[in-house]
Amino acid sequence: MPNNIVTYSEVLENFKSLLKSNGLKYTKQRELILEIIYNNHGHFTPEDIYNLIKESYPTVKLGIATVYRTLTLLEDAQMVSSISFGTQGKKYEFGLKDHHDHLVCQECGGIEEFFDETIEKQQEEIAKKYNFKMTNHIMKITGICEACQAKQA
Amino acid sequence: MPNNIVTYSEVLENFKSLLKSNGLKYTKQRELILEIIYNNHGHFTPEDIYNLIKESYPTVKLGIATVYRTLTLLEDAQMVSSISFGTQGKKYEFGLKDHHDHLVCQECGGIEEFFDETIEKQQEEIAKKYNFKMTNHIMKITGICEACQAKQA
DNA sequence: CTGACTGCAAAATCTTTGCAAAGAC
DNA sequence: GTCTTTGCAAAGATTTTGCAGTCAG
Repeated sequence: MPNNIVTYSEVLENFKSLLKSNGLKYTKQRELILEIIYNNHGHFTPEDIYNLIKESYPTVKLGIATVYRTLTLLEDAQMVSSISFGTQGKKYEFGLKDHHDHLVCQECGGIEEFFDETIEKQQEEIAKKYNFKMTNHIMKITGICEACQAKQA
Repeated sequence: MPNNIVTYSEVLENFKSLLKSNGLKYTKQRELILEIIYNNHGHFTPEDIYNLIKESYPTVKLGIATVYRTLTLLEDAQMVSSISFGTQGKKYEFGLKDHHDHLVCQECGGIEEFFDETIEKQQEEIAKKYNFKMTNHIMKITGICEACQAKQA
């Protein structure tokens, strides 16, 4: 079964076990952050997530620091992954999807995902060639997406 | 002639023309920043560059802001290029080298460069497939370098 | 209860900006 | 001289941390 059709309840159980096995606590804030990321498959800044939760659950108390702390936690557990935009911060996305890379539009900021077997294999070859123990790899193609090209024309 | 054996005087002339044609001025600070990057083929943070200049030319007045401003200028002119480390800032390197990607060691922070024809071609294929007008692409393999693996053993 | 978690505000990083003085042409 | 550039310090933007109160188990 591909990872990307894991249901939210499975994800949540997974998260709860993770917390328990590390002596951490299950809180409303942590759950909401995970839920927002799961239910809005997309790419969000910590602030986006903070605002979405404030909007959707106005009664819940939440500080931006908690969002950052939880995202770090979730990233360590590989339940979310991030893509960096230099000075402009990071965007997070649900992490239990199949591995993929990104096409980022410099005009609209939109992100498309892709997976390419050739590139994946070649990365392993390169790591091997340099005796590098690869733990992660990112590939980001920057450019102008189809829609923005049309706008410019 | 490959780009990577361009001499410093060629680079400097190139830079001077660039400045002139944009109504900008040739200053000692700008020259030193370019020179440091050219003569120390490596990857530097703005602060590294600032400190290197302060050390090598203690009498020259220089502010960190000028380093940032000049790096932006040089990057726009594609005379330097940068590699981002998220919250930990960026590192800059001389930009008139042949295109290459990076292997970054998470232990020592060291950077090795590589070039892979297969990956380059494949990136173009992907851009084409998604009707994406590619302007840039980065690929960064993170892991543990040979030396650091040895240290751990 | 106990220790982890939270929000808040302050601090830390990295980078940019406003401005008066200095410098290039 | 004119207009750009500079250094400085202050401001920005993003992220992290210290801490006292709160909450999960």
